[in-house]
Amino acid sequence: MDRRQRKTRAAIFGAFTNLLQRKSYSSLTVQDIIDEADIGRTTFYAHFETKDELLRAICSDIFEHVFSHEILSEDKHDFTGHDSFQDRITHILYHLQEKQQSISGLLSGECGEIFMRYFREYLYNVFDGELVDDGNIPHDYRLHHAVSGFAETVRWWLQGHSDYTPEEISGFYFAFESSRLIDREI
Amino acid sequence: MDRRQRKTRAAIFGAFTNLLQRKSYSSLTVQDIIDEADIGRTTFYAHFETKDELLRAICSDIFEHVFSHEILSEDKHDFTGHDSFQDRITHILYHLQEKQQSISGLLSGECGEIFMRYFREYLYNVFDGELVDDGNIPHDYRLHHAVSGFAETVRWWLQGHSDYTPEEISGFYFAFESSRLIDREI
DNA sequence: TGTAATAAAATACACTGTGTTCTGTATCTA
DNA sequence: TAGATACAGAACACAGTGTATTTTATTACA
Repeated sequence: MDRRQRKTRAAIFGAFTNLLQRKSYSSLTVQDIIDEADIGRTTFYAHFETKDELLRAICSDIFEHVFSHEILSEDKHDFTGHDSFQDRITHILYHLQEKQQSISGLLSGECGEIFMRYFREYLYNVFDGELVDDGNIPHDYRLHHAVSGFAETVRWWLQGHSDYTPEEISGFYFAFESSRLIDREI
Repeated sequence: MDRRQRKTRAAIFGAFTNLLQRKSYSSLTVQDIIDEADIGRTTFYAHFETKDELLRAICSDIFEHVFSHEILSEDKHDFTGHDSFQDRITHILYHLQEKQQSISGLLSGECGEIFMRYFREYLYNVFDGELVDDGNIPHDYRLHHAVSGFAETVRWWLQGHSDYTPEEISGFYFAFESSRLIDREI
Protein backbone atom coordinates (compact mmCIF):
# COMPACT_ATOMS: atom_id res chain seq x y z
CA MET A 1 0.00 0.00 0.00
CA ASP A 2 1.20 3.45 -0.94
CA ARG A 3 2.72 5.44 1.90
CA ARG A 4 0.40 8.36 1.06
CA GLN A 5 -2.62 6.10 1.38
CA ARG A 6 -1.45 4.76 4.72
CA LYS A 7 -0.93 8.26 6.02
CA THR A 8 -4.35 9.57 5.02
CA ARG A 9 -6.03 6.41 6.24
CA ALA A 10 -4.33 6.81 9.59
CA ALA A 11 -5.25 10.51 9.66
CA ILE A 12 -8.89 9.68 9.00
CA PHE A 13 -8.94 6.95 11.66
CA GLY A 14 -7.31 9.27 14.17
CA ALA A 15 -9.64 12.15 13.41
CA PHE A 16 -12.64 9.87 13.66
CA THR A 17 -11.76 8.38 17.03
CA ASN A 18 -10.80 11.80 18.38
CA LEU A 19 -14.06 13.37 17.32
CA LEU A 20 -16.05 10.52 18.84
CA GLN A 21 -14.69 11.50 22.25
CA ARG A 22 -16.41 14.88 21.88
CA LYS A 23 -19.37 14.41 19.56
CA SER A 24 -21.91 11.68 18.99
CA TYR A 25 -21.70 9.54 15.88
CA SER A 26 -24.90 10.81 14.30
CA SER A 27 -24.07 14.47 14.85
CA LEU A 28 -20.65 13.90 13.33
CA THR A 29 -20.45 15.02 9.71
CA VAL A 30 -18.05 13.90 7.02
CA GLN A 31 -16.94 17.52 6.84
CA ASP A 32 -15.96 17.38 10.52
CA ILE A 33 -13.77 14.37 9.87
CA ILE A 34 -12.23 16.02 6.81
CA ASP A 35 -11.42 19.18 8.76
CA GLU A 36 -10.01 17.28 11.73
CA ALA A 37 -7.92 15.01 9.53
CA ASP A 38 -6.91 18.01 7.44
CA ILE A 39 -7.44 16.35 4.09
CA GLY A 40 -9.33 17.18 0.93
CA ARG A 41 -12.95 16.27 0.47
CA THR A 42 -12.21 14.12 -2.55
CA THR A 43 -9.57 12.24 -0.64
CA PHE A 44 -11.99 11.07 2.00
CA TYR A 45 -14.38 9.71 -0.59
CA ALA A 46 -11.51 8.01 -2.38
CA HIS A 47 -10.99 5.95 0.78
CA PHE A 48 -14.50 5.45 2.13
CA GLU A 49 -17.86 5.67 0.44
CA THR A 50 -19.74 6.74 3.56
CA LYS A 51 -19.30 7.51 7.23
CA ASP A 52 -20.78 4.11 8.02
CA GLU A 53 -18.18 2.32 5.95
CA LEU A 54 -15.47 4.16 7.84
CA LEU A 55 -16.98 2.95 11.09
CA ARG A 56 -17.01 -0.62 9.86
CA ALA A 57 -13.42 -0.32 8.64
CA ILE A 58 -12.32 0.91 12.05
CA CYS A 59 -14.12 -1.96 13.79
CA SER A 60 -12.46 -4.45 11.43
CA ASP A 61 -9.13 -2.87 12.15
CA ILE A 62 -9.56 -3.13 15.90
CA PHE A 63 -10.91 -6.67 15.96
CA GLU A 64 -8.34 -7.91 13.52
CA HIS A 65 -5.78 -6.78 16.05
CA VAL A 66 -7.63 -8.06 19.10
CA PHE A 67 -8.39 -11.49 17.70
CA SER A 68 -5.34 -12.02 15.52
CA HIS A 69 -3.53 -14.13 18.12
CA GLU A 70 -6.78 -15.87 18.93
CA ILE A 71 -7.11 -17.06 15.35
CA LEU A 72 -3.51 -18.18 15.16
CA SER A 73 -3.77 -20.24 18.31
CA GLU A 74 -6.98 -22.01 17.42
CA ASP A 75 -5.20 -25.32 17.21
CA LYS A 76 -4.51 -25.04 20.91
CA HIS A 77 -8.08 -26.04 21.56
CA ASP A 78 -7.45 -29.71 21.44
CA PHE A 79 -5.55 -30.93 24.45
CA THR A 80 -2.04 -30.11 23.22
CA GLY A 81 -1.94 -26.45 24.30
CA HIS A 82 -1.59 -25.13 27.80
CA ASP A 83 -3.96 -22.16 27.59
CA SER A 84 -7.20 -22.57 29.48
CA PHE A 85 -10.26 -20.84 28.12
CA GLN A 86 -10.03 -18.23 30.83
CA ASP A 87 -6.45 -17.48 29.81
CA ARG A 88 -7.56 -16.97 26.24
CA ILE A 89 -10.29 -14.59 27.39
CA THR A 90 -7.83 -12.68 29.56
CA HIS A 91 -5.56 -12.44 26.57
CA ILE A 92 -8.34 -10.88 24.51
CA LEU A 93 -8.95 -8.40 27.32
CA TYR A 94 -5.31 -7.33 27.20
CA HIS A 95 -5.60 -6.57 23.51
CA LEU A 96 -8.82 -4.67 24.07
CA GLN A 97 -7.11 -2.63 26.75
CA GLU A 98 -4.43 -1.57 24.28
CA LYS A 99 -7.09 -0.18 21.97
CA GLN A 100 -9.10 1.28 24.83
CA GLN A 101 -8.71 4.87 23.69
CA SER A 102 -10.28 4.15 20.34
CA ILE A 103 -12.91 1.80 21.68
CA SER A 104 -14.41 4.01 24.39
CA GLY A 105 -15.66 6.47 21.75
CA LEU A 106 -17.09 3.64 19.68
CA LEU A 107 -18.99 2.19 22.63
CA SER A 108 -20.89 5.30 23.66
CA GLY A 109 -23.55 6.70 21.42
CA GLU A 110 -25.36 5.28 18.44
CA CYS A 111 -22.42 3.45 16.93
CA GLY A 112 -22.17 1.26 20.03
CA GLU A 113 -24.73 -1.02 18.44
CA ILE A 114 -22.59 -1.56 15.34
CA PHE A 115 -19.43 -2.08 17.38
CA MET A 116 -21.09 -4.53 19.73
CA ARG A 117 -22.67 -6.51 16.91
CA TYR A 118 -19.28 -6.80 15.26
CA PHE A 119 -17.73 -7.78 18.56
CA ARG A 120 -20.32 -10.47 19.17
CA GLU A 121 -19.69 -12.05 15.77
CA TYR A 122 -16.07 -12.61 16.66
CA LEU A 123 -17.01 -13.83 20.13
CA TYR A 124 -19.40 -16.44 18.75
CA ASN A 125 -16.43 -18.14 17.12
CA VAL A 126 -14.48 -17.99 20.37
CA PHE A 127 -17.28 -19.28 22.59
CA ASP A 128 -18.78 -21.86 20.29
CA GLY A 129 -17.79 -25.32 21.47
CA GLU A 130 -16.90 -24.07 24.94
CA LEU A 131 -20.34 -24.56 26.45
CA VAL A 132 -21.24 -27.39 28.79
CA ASP A 133 -24.10 -29.51 27.46
CA ASP A 134 -27.48 -28.84 28.98
CA GLY A 135 -30.55 -30.57 27.62
CA ASN A 136 -33.10 -28.28 29.22
CA ILE A 137 -31.97 -24.97 27.79
CA PRO A 138 -31.50 -24.36 24.05
CA HIS A 139 -27.87 -24.27 23.02
CA ASP A 140 -28.76 -21.26 20.91
CA TYR A 141 -29.84 -19.32 23.97
CA ARG A 142 -26.91 -20.32 26.11
CA LEU A 143 -24.42 -19.27 23.45
CA HIS A 144 -26.15 -15.93 23.05
CA HIS A 145 -26.21 -15.47 26.80
CA ALA A 146 -22.54 -16.27 27.27
CA VAL A 147 -21.43 -14.09 24.36
CA SER A 148 -23.50 -11.04 25.23
CA GLY A 149 -22.62 -11.46 28.89
CA PHE A 150 -18.96 -11.15 28.00
CA ALA A 151 -19.51 -8.37 25.47
CA GLU A 152 -21.44 -6.38 28.07
CA THR A 153 -18.73 -7.05 30.62
CA VAL A 154 -16.24 -5.44 28.28
CA ARG A 155 -18.56 -2.50 27.70
CA TRP A 156 -18.90 -2.03 31.46
CA TRP A 157 -15.15 -2.29 31.86
CA LEU A 158 -14.12 0.18 29.18
CA GLN A 159 -16.79 2.69 30.06
CA GLY A 160 -16.00 4.05 33.47
CA HIS A 161 -14.36 1.05 35.14
CA SER A 162 -11.13 0.79 33.21
CA ASP A 163 -9.12 0.85 36.42
CA TYR A 164 -9.66 -2.90 36.80
CA THR A 165 -7.04 -5.21 35.35
CA PRO A 166 -7.82 -7.75 32.63
CA GLU A 167 -7.32 -10.51 35.19
CA GLU A 168 -9.86 -8.98 37.55
CA ILE A 169 -12.40 -8.55 34.77
CA SER A 170 -12.08 -12.11 33.53
CA GLY A 171 -12.30 -13.13 37.18
CA PHE A 172 -15.62 -11.35 37.55
CA TYR A 173 -16.94 -12.86 34.37
CA PHE A 174 -15.88 -16.41 35.11
CA ALA A 175 -17.20 -16.20 38.65
CA PHE A 176 -20.58 -16.21 36.92
CA GLU A 177 -20.02 -18.25 33.82
CA SER A 178 -17.46 -20.90 34.70
CA SER A 179 -20.04 -23.52 35.64
CA ARG A 180 -21.40 -23.40 32.12
CA LEU A 181 -18.11 -23.57 30.31
CA ILE A 182 -15.99 -26.60 29.59
CA ASP A 183 -12.77 -26.59 31.55
CA ARG A 184 -10.34 -28.35 29.27
CA GLU A 185 -7.57 -28.34 31.85
CA ILE A 186 -9.13 -30.95 34.10
CA MET B 1 -55.86 15.78 24.30
CA ASP B 2 -57.64 16.68 21.11
CA ARG B 3 -59.01 13.76 19.16
CA ARG B 4 -57.24 15.01 16.04
CA GLN B 5 -53.94 15.03 17.87
CA ARG B 6 -54.46 11.49 19.15
CA LYS B 7 -55.26 10.28 15.65
CA THR B 8 -52.22 11.81 14.00
CA ARG B 9 -49.98 10.68 16.84
CA ALA B 10 -51.26 7.15 16.42
CA ALA B 11 -50.85 7.40 12.64
CA ILE B 12 -47.24 8.50 13.05
CA PHE B 13 -46.48 5.72 15.55
CA GLY B 14 -48.09 3.16 13.28
CA ALA B 15 -46.27 4.38 10.20
CA PHE B 16 -42.99 4.42 12.05
CA THR B 17 -43.22 0.88 13.38
CA ASN B 18 -44.45 -0.39 10.01
CA LEU B 19 -41.58 1.21 8.14
CA LEU B 20 -39.04 -0.19 10.60
CA GLN B 21 -40.09 -3.70 9.54
CA ARG B 22 -38.89 -2.90 6.01
CA LYS B 23 -36.22 -0.22 6.28
CA SER B 24 -33.43 0.54 8.71
CA TYR B 25 -33.75 3.46 11.08
CA SER B 26 -30.97 5.55 9.56
CA SER B 27 -32.20 5.11 6.00
CA LEU B 28 -35.69 6.09 7.10
CA THR B 29 -36.49 9.72 6.30
CA VAL B 30 -39.05 11.98 7.91
CA GLN B 31 -40.64 12.21 4.48
CA ASP B 32 -41.10 8.42 4.45
CA ILE B 33 -42.95 8.59 7.75
CA ILE B 34 -45.08 11.49 6.53
CA ASP B 35 -46.03 9.62 3.37
CA GLU B 36 -46.78 6.38 5.20
CA ALA B 37 -48.82 8.15 7.86
CA ASP B 38 -50.49 10.22 5.15
CA ILE B 39 -50.19 13.53 6.97
CA GLY B 40 -48.87 16.97 6.14
CA ARG B 41 -45.25 17.87 6.61
CA THR B 42 -46.03 20.64 9.08
CA THR B 43 -48.17 18.30 11.11
CA PHE B 44 -45.30 15.95 11.80
CA TYR B 45 -43.11 18.75 13.06
CA ALA B 46 -45.93 20.04 15.22
CA HIS B 47 -45.78 16.71 17.08
CA PHE B 48 -42.07 15.83 17.05
CA GLU B 49 -39.03 17.98 16.54
CA THR B 50 -36.91 15.21 15.04
CA LYS B 51 -36.97 11.57 14.05
CA ASP B 52 -34.96 10.79 17.18
CA GLU B 53 -37.54 12.38 19.42
CA LEU B 54 -40.20 10.24 17.79
CA LEU B 55 -38.15 7.17 18.56
CA ARG B 56 -37.81 8.18 22.19
CA ALA B 57 -41.53 8.91 22.42
CA ILE B 58 -42.33 5.45 21.10
CA CYS B 59 -39.97 3.82 23.57
CA SER B 60 -41.55 5.77 26.42
CA ASP B 61 -44.94 4.68 25.21
CA ILE B 62 -44.01 1.02 25.14
CA PHE B 63 -42.19 0.95 28.47
CA GLU B 64 -44.86 2.94 30.20
CA HIS B 65 -47.19 0.13 29.21
CA VAL B 66 -44.82 -2.70 30.00
CA PHE B 67 -43.78 -1.41 33.41
CA SER B 68 -47.01 0.27 34.49
CA HIS B 69 -48.13 -2.68 36.62
CA GLU B 70 -44.61 -3.10 37.87
CA ILE B 71 -44.61 0.42 39.26
CA LEU B 72 -48.02 0.04 40.83
CA SER B 73 -47.05 -3.16 42.60
CA GLU B 74 -43.80 -1.89 43.99
CA ASP B 75 -45.13 -2.11 47.51
CA LYS B 76 -45.34 -5.87 47.04
CA HIS B 77 -41.61 -6.02 47.52
CA ASP B 78 -41.81 -6.14 51.24
CA PHE B 79 -43.09 -9.49 52.47
CA THR B 80 -46.82 -8.76 52.14
CA GLY B 81 -47.23 -9.69 48.47
CA HIS B 82 -47.29 -13.14 46.96
CA ASP B 83 -45.37 -12.45 43.77
CA SER B 84 -41.88 -13.87 43.64
CA PHE B 85 -39.29 -11.99 41.64
CA GLN B 86 -39.52 -14.55 38.88
CA ASP B 87 -43.28 -13.99 38.69
CA ARG B 88 -42.72 -10.28 38.31
CA ILE B 89 -40.22 -10.90 35.51
CA THR B 90 -42.62 -13.27 33.78
CA HIS B 91 -45.27 -10.61 34.06
CA ILE B 92 -43.02 -8.10 32.32
CA LEU B 93 -42.39 -10.65 29.57
CA TYR B 94 -46.13 -10.99 28.98
CA HIS B 95 -46.43 -7.25 28.48
CA LEU B 96 -43.46 -7.24 26.15
CA GLN B 97 -45.06 -10.02 24.14
CA GLU B 98 -48.15 -7.87 23.61
CA LYS B 99 -46.02 -5.15 22.07
CA GLN B 100 -43.88 -7.61 20.16
CA GLN B 101 -44.90 -6.34 16.74
CA SER B 102 -43.68 -2.83 17.51
CA ILE B 103 -40.61 -3.94 19.40
CA SER B 104 -39.10 -6.28 16.82
CA GLY B 105 -38.54 -3.36 14.45
CA LEU B 106 -37.03 -1.28 17.21
CA LEU B 107 -34.58 -4.01 18.17
CA SER B 108 -33.01 -4.59 14.79
CA GLY B 109 -30.84 -1.94 13.26
CA GLU B 110 -29.25 1.19 14.65
CA CYS B 111 -32.12 2.16 16.93
CA GLY B 112 -31.69 -1.06 18.89
CA GLU B 113 -29.05 0.72 20.93
CA ILE B 114 -31.48 3.45 21.99
CA PHE B 115 -34.25 0.99 22.73
CA MET B 116 -31.99 -1.26 24.77
CA ARG B 117 -30.53 1.63 26.74
CA TYR B 118 -34.03 2.78 27.59
CA PHE B 119 -35.00 -0.75 28.50
CA ARG B 120 -32.00 -1.14 30.79
CA GLU B 121 -32.84 2.04 32.68
CA TYR B 122 -36.21 0.62 33.63
CA LEU B 123 -34.67 -2.74 34.45
CA TYR B 124 -32.14 -1.20 36.82
CA ASN B 125 -35.04 -0.11 39.01
CA VAL B 126 -36.56 -3.57 38.88
CA PHE B 127 -33.35 -5.46 39.62
CA ASP B 128 -31.82 -3.13 42.15
CA GLY B 129 -32.12 -4.63 45.60
CA GLU B 130 -32.74 -8.13 44.23
CA LEU B 131 -29.10 -9.18 44.15
CA VAL B 132 -27.52 -11.53 46.64
CA ASP B 133 -24.61 -9.96 48.47
CA ASP B 134 -21.17 -10.94 47.26
CA GLY B 135 -18.11 -9.29 48.67
CA ASN B 136 -15.71 -10.39 45.96
CA ILE B 137 -17.45 -8.92 42.94
CA PRO B 138 -18.48 -5.25 42.69
CA HIS B 139 -22.20 -4.73 43.15
CA ASP B 140 -22.00 -2.35 40.22
CA TYR B 141 -20.82 -5.11 37.92
CA ARG B 142 -23.27 -7.68 39.15
CA LEU B 143 -26.21 -5.35 38.62
CA HIS B 144 -25.01 -4.50 35.13
CA HIS B 145 -24.55 -8.17 34.38
CA ALA B 146 -27.98 -9.18 35.63
CA VAL B 147 -29.74 -6.34 33.83
CA SER B 148 -28.01 -6.74 30.48
CA GLY B 149 -28.36 -10.49 30.72
CA PHE B 150 -32.10 -10.10 30.96
CA ALA B 151 -32.27 -7.36 28.33
CA GLU B 152 -30.32 -9.55 25.93
CA THR B 153 -32.55 -12.49 26.73
CA VAL B 154 -35.52 -10.41 25.64
CA ARG B 155 -33.72 -9.36 22.48
CA TRP B 156 -32.96 -13.00 21.68
CA TRP B 157 -36.57 -13.94 22.37
CA LEU B 158 -38.26 -11.29 20.27
CA GLN B 159 -35.85 -11.65 17.39
CA GLY B 160 -36.39 -15.04 15.87
CA HIS B 161 -37.36 -17.10 18.92
CA SER B 162 -40.75 -15.64 19.74
CA ASP B 163 -42.33 -19.11 19.69
CA TYR B 164 -41.22 -19.62 23.29
CA THR B 165 -43.67 -18.67 26.02
CA PRO B 166 -42.92 -16.03 28.66
CA GLU B 167 -42.69 -18.79 31.26
CA GLU B 168 -40.11 -20.68 29.24
CA ILE B 169 -38.04 -17.55 28.71
CA SER B 170 -38.02 -16.57 32.35
CA GLY B 171 -37.19 -20.22 33.07
CA PHE B 172 -34.13 -20.02 30.84
CA TYR B 173 -33.03 -16.79 32.40
CA PHE B 174 -33.50 -17.87 36.01
CA ALA B 175 -31.76 -21.17 35.36
CA PHE B 176 -28.65 -19.00 35.05
CA GLU B 177 -29.34 -16.13 37.41
CA SER B 178 -31.38 -17.50 40.29
CA SER B 179 -28.35 -18.24 42.46
CA ARG B 180 -27.47 -14.56 42.45
CA LEU B 181 -30.94 -13.23 43.18
CA ILE B 182 -32.70 -12.99 46.49
CA ASP B 183 -35.60 -15.38 46.73
CA ARG B 184 -38.06 -13.55 48.93
CA GLU B 185 -40.42 -16.50 49.11
CA ILE B 186 -38.27 -18.62 51.38
C1' DT C 1 -76.22 24.80 17.87
C1' DG C 2 -73.25 28.44 16.95
C1' DT C 3 -68.65 30.13 17.77
C1' DA C 4 -63.95 30.76 19.05
C1' DA C 5 -59.92 27.99 19.38
C1' DT C 6 -56.99 24.90 17.43
C1' DA C 7 -55.19 21.21 14.52
C1' DA C 8 -54.14 19.92 9.94
C1' DA C 9 -53.15 20.69 4.78
C1' DA C 10 -50.71 22.82 1.06
C1' DT C 11 -47.19 25.35 -0.70
C1' DA C 12 -42.98 27.67 -0.84
C1' DC C 13 -38.54 28.52 0.95
C1' DA C 14 -33.73 28.71 3.00
C1' DC C 15 -30.31 25.78 4.70
C1' DT C 16 -27.20 21.92 5.60
C1' DG C 17 -24.78 18.01 4.38
C1' DT C 18 -23.75 14.61 0.71
C1' DG C 19 -21.43 12.67 -3.05
C1' DT C 20 -19.41 13.73 -7.72
C1' DT C 21 -16.70 15.97 -11.33
C1' DC C 22 -13.02 18.45 -12.96
C1' DT C 23 -8.35 20.48 -13.10
C1' DG C 24 -3.88 21.13 -11.45
C1' DT C 25 -0.13 19.61 -8.27
C1' DA C 26 2.67 16.64 -5.43
C1' DT C 27 4.49 12.16 -4.48
C1' DC C 28 5.58 7.48 -5.17
C1' DT C 29 7.41 3.37 -7.87
C1' DA C 30 9.94 1.11 -11.46
C1' DT D 1 13.63 10.41 -15.32
C1' DA D 2 8.86 8.94 -16.72
C1' DG D 3 4.47 7.27 -15.93
C1' DA D 4 1.25 6.28 -12.61
C1' DT D 5 -1.20 7.40 -8.71
C1' DA D 6 -2.81 10.00 -4.78
C1' DC D 7 -4.10 14.44 -3.10
C1' DA D 8 -6.06 19.42 -2.98
C1' DG D 9 -9.39 22.74 -4.13
C1' DA D 10 -13.32 24.46 -6.16
C1' DA D 11 -17.72 24.05 -8.17
C1' DC D 12 -21.83 21.55 -8.71
C1' DA D 13 -26.39 18.93 -8.46
C1' DC D 14 -29.09 16.79 -5.20
C1' DA D 15 -31.68 15.06 -1.13
C1' DG D 16 -33.46 15.77 3.18
C1' DT D 17 -34.44 19.02 6.95
C1' DG D 18 -36.91 22.37 9.37
C1' DT D 19 -39.72 26.75 9.08
C1' DA D 20 -43.15 30.28 7.66
C1' DT D 21 -47.48 31.45 5.73
C1' DT D 22 -52.03 31.00 4.35
C1' DT D 23 -56.19 28.44 3.99
C1' DT D 24 -59.38 24.82 5.38
C1' DA D 25 -61.45 21.56 8.53
C1' DT D 26 -62.45 19.84 13.05
C1' DT D 27 -63.08 20.12 17.84
C1' DA D 28 -64.45 21.62 22.50
C1' DC D 29 -67.47 24.25 24.93
C1' DA D 30 -70.64 27.89 26.31
